[in-house]
Amino acid sequence: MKKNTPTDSFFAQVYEVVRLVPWGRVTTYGAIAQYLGAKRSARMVGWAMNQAYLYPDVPAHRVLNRKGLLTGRHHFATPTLMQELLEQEGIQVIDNQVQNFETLFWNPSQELAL
DNA sequence: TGCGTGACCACGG
DNA sequence: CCCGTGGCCACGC
Repeated sequence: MKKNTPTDSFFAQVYEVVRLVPWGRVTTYGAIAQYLGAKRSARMVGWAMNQAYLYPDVPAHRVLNRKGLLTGRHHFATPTLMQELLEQEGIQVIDNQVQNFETLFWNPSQELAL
């Protein structure tokens, strides 16, 4: 069992945003952190993703670093799974870099703008 | 209790 | 673009 900490809500918000990432699109740790009003806590988003495997509806493979690199691939079941999942969505990945990243980038602060 | 680490990022040079 | 620095904070030892 996980203990209840104040940051659990932050984690929950992260998962909620990631669930909203459309098929075939990608976002970044920083964008999520910024959307949640804590761009300084982008690392916490990364840590949240580390626990994301506990949440089946969270497409962690759509979350990249700010350059569009698959920095989290080693934390998947296999090192190639993240890339394979992206390619299944029609996203081209070369050398851990998502091609056409700026076009595929889904910014919650913009797409979910109030 | 304290310290090092990390799926990160912004900023200055 | 690269590099160094500071900040964030949960977690493991």
